[in-house]
Formats: sequence, C-alpha cells, structure tokens
Amino acid sequence: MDRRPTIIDVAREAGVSKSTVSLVLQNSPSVRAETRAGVRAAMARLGYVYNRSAAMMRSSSAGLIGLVINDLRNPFFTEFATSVQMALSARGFATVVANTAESPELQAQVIAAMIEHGVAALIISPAYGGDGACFEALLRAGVPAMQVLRKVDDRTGRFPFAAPDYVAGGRLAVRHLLAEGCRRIAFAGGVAERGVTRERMAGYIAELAGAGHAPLLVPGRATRAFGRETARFLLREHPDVDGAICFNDLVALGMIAGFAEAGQAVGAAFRIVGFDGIEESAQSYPALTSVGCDIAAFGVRIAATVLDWMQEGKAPPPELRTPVELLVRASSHTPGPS
Amino acid sequence: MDRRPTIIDVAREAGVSKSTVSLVLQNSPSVRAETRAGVRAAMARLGYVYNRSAAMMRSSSAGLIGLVINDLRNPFFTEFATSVQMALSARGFATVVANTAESPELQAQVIAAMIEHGVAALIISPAYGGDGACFEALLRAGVPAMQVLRKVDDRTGRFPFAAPDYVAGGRLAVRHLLAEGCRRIAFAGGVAERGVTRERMAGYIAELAGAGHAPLLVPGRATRAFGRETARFLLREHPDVDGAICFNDLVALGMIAGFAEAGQAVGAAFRIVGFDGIEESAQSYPALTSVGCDIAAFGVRIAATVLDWMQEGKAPPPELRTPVELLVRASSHTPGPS
DNA sequence: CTGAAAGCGCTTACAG
DNA sequence: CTGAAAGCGCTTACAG
Repeated sequence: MDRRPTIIDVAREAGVSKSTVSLVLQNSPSVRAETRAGVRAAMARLGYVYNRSAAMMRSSSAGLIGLVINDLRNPFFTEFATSVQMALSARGFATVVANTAESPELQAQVIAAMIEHGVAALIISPAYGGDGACFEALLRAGVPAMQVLRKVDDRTGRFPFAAPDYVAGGRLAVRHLLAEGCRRIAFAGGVAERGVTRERMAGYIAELAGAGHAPLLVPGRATRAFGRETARFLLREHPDVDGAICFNDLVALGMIAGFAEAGQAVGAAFRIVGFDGIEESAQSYPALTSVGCDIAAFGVRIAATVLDWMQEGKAPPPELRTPVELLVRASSHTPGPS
Repeated sequence: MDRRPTIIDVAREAGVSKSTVSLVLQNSPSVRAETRAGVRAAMARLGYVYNRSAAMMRSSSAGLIGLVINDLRNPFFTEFATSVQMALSARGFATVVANTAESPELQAQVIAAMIEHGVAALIISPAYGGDGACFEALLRAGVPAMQVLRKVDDRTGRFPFAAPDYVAGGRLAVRHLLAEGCRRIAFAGGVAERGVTRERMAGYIAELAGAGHAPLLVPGRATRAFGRETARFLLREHPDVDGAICFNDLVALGMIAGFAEAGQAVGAAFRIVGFDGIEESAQSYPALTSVGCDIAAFGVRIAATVLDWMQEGKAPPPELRTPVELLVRASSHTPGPS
C-alpha cells in the first residue's frame, strides 16, 4: 500500500495534462469522448481514487452533511436519522452523525468538530438547554443549518424549523378516543416545559375543552419505564380514566406492558394512543394506535430541503409543518360488528 | 458571511508568521506561552475556525472514521453504532455513518464514497452477499478496516473480525432453560445459512446434544413479526415445546406478543430466551431473559481498537471474541420460594 | 478541445 | 523560539 495515485499519475498514464483529467472527473462536456475513455481506463489501471478533501479545499463544495441528534437510541430519532442519511447518500452526500444524548455541552462540541470538518450544511434535532453558543458558531461559520423535530433557537430565518404538526396530532387522538366512547382521557408522559410536549398537550387540551371535558395531565419522562409506572398510577389513583394519549410510542408501549402486568385488558376496556408511529407500534400486542408522523418520509423531505438550500440557494420556509395521520389499531379500536 | 479567516489572517492579527499560528494550533511546546496566548486571542477576535480538510491534505491524518452498518433500524445495531460514534467523538474523531439496509450494492457505493472522503479507518458490520468488491476497494485504498458482529471476508489478517461469543451464548441459554426444567427447547429465527445464525444455533445444538436432547430448529427472518408467527406455529404444531431460544431479542419480543395474543402465559408455562440484550429487553412484560452481549461496551472497545490500530499501528488480533452473559429475567425464570 | 500556472488553507522541514 | 519556502491533490480561469 504505497502512495495513492493522483491526477498527475493518471495524466501521465493517459498521456494528457492534469487539467484534462480534472475535467473528466467533473464530467465536463468539453472533453472528447475518446479522451475521456482513455483517462477513465488509465484511472482503472492505476486504481485511482478521487480525493474529495483536496477538491473541496479548492472549490469549497464539501459533500459532507452534519446530522446532530439529541437521542439516537430512541427509535423515533433512529428512523429519522437513517432515512436522512440514506436520502443524502442517494444524492451523493456523506453524513457525519453525532448523538448528543440530550447534553448541550456535547452538542456544542460535536458541532464545533463538524464545522472544522467543513460540513456543507447541518441538520439538528437539538438538545434542550445550554447557552446557544453552538448556534452562534454556526452563524459565524456561515453553515446553513436546519432545526428539525424540536425548536430551540427562535431565529427561524437563519435556522429554519420543520416538524410534524404535533398540535393537530393531539387533536386527532382526542377526537378518535371520544368517538370510541371514552369518557375520561389522560395525557401521559413528556416533560412539561418542553416545546414538543407543550404542543402535543395543547392539541389534547383544546380538543377536549371543545367537547366539554377536563384534561388530566401526567407529565414525566418519555420512556417505556414511565409508561409502565403510569399504568399502575392510573389504575390506583384514577380508576375512572378509560383512555390515555401518550407523549410518544415508547410511553404507550410501556403502558401496555404495565397494564399486562396488572392484568388489565387494553382495547375496549382501556384505550391507548401513542405518538410518532414508530415501526414497533405495528408489532406490539395489542397493536398500538398512534399519531403517525411518517418519519421516514419526513427524513427524505428534510434531506431534499437542505440540499435545495445549499445547492440552489432556495431557503426553506422559516417554519414547516408536515401533516400527521392517525394509525388506528387494536389498542384503541374495537372493530364494529358490521 | 464573507470568507472565513485563515491562519494568514490570524498571523497578521497576532503579528507573527503563519507557521507560528500553525504550531499553536498543534499545541507545539516550542511556542512561548505569551505568544501562544496572543495567537489564541487573535483567533477569538477573528472567529477563526480550523479547517481540518486543509490540514488533512497536507498531513493525511484524517480525523474521519467510517461506520457502515447492515441494518441501522435494528436496535442492536443502533446501540452499537451510537456507542462507537460517541467513543470516537470523545477521542476527537468524527464518524461518517451509513446504513446499507442489507444491500451489498449500497454497501459498495457508500464505501467508495467514504474512501473518497478520506476516512482514516472503517468499521463495518457487513451485508451478506455481493462480490466482495468493496473489500478490494479498501485494500487498494489502504484503509484499515475492521469487520464487526458479522464476518463476510475471510482475510481476517487484513480485515480483523470482532464479535461477541455467539456459540457460548447459545450454550448458556440452553443450560439455563434445562436448569429451569424445560424438556423440549426450540430455536427460533435467524436465516440458516448465515454465520451468526450458524454460531448461535451451534451452541444450542451442542449443549442440547450433551444433555441427550434433540434440537428443533425453526429458522426465519430476525424480526418481531416472525417471532409472533412462530408463537402461533409452536402452539399449533409442537405443543410439547416448553421453551424457546430466539435468534435475537426482536424475535423473542415478537414471540412474547404472539403468546399474549394467543392467551398463552410466558414464564413458568413457557420459557423464552432472547439474544443480544438490547435495552428494550429489560422493559417488556414479562421482562425478557436474554444473552447479553453488552453491546455498548463492545462499541467502546471497537472504537479503541481501531484508534490504536490507526494511531499506534497496533494491529488488532485477526479474530476477537468478547464474553457474553445471561441476563435472567421473568420470561424464563420463576423466582424460588426461598 | 487541451496545456501551463496559480491558488485553496494548512503542515513540514529547514534556516535563522 | 520564529520566519520563508515548498508542497499536499485538486480546480479554475486563461491561453492556445
């Protein structure tokens, strides 16, 4: 494994100048087909590999996109990240990824590293908290950056925000449970101060109020463990509750497990709706009704939006909301006799 | 957002030469403390950001590591990838990640892209199949690459392999179920021709044979859906089976759901053991016994191994096996009366 | 359509 | 301890 061949070696091998090789690399139309073929053949013979870093230095068109995610172990974010990465890859961009594990400090650090690596743009589902220094760094470096799923910086002109329509999702879930005959519906999980929680709760509260019902909020971590605890809590403290909308599918799946453990049936007897529509929601028993955010499609769309921004200068709208739909399954729905 | 400042700007601002700035950047001890401070201050004033691509070009020490994973939507691989990425980040390396979705074609494509981006090393959990061209490309490019979790290329001298000790895990699981009193134990899920399946099954078969029992193999996809189908299948076709070892936790979790659906209790009546020890296994109801691979620790270890290889030239052993341990939980274990 | 030259932002010897 | 010079592998005008 000695030195990798460069365009100079290729030029010599093909008997042309190195500019010609460079033009071939860029598929310039001003190179004759035979010449092009000769150069390509020389590359193959030498095992030439294009050095993007060198190219980038001169032209400063990176080909690297940063993806910063607050919790990559949560399937909702995993599905999003994977979808974005694959869409970027299909369009010729590589993805530098980092999990911040909800730590603003880690986030600042990985963003700084990505800027140094010359990412052409950044997609971030930010951690809450911190002093916002990382956004300043992005500003200074002039890196286009989009906030997704969560909004932490309000300068949406510079850091456009995109997310599913959480409020509408909360409403959909309530409407569905009322239609199924629920009389008392709780909202479980989600840290109360956070934007996403506030939105999901707001839809729930508004729709419930419209129907003349009072809300019952049980905020908490967005985990399976919390869902499980909450199942026990509701059975003990609120036996009148006959339906729950969970902050996300993890909480809902935990709640299903908690009810199973307590010997309480889920479905007609107690209806549960999750949020996000992760793949697993279709596979649980009973299958989980969820507010589907079509996160895979959302990821593809975000990838396209960022690429258009970078490449064509088409700035995204300051705030984009994508539609959600209710995925009705057995955890909340009893099939009619018809 | 005009041009980013370069070391020349910093040098001018600080009143030194650009070599001095470069030395400060590398924390060279041969720069006087005051000089260093002056340069740092100038950088802060200008909002200088280090350009790693330029640095890399000259020194060819990238700072980018490639991580190629066959199925990033599977929590086992997600937990691994996240762990590797965070460990690399802590040591100053950025991770370029790609999901190949089990496609050898996609895999070849993303590996080529990563080589062009100048990754200093590659960690790959490969897709099965394909013509192995991507390994040739790595060879030609001289990029150190480790195979993890799955071995597809046999040249472990050049592409060292590391994985949990799957065979031992299969044995552990059987020993445990026999000790719990199982008389007939099935092995469910896993595509029979694949290496990982063969190893996990081999441990199961060997240990069972040692105890004078015959195996019952139900190979298939490694999914929740297959686990669920298999629950029904076993109840219908093999009512004598009273325990199952699943290829992985997803199959096991699906089987638990399938039994719940069929109204069959899991635990004393039918014991289930999963494989991998993903986080969710501790949260299901009943909690899932699993062959724990401590995938987070495995990821940290792989990150360290690759970095040592690159930085110190310490080649990893051709084949590394890490220990597994049984995580005994309610799905297979009835607490004694003591 | 092709060649010679300069430059991207940094590092690396090599002098002072 | 610091400065002047060359070079990493490519792209980009600019001539021919």
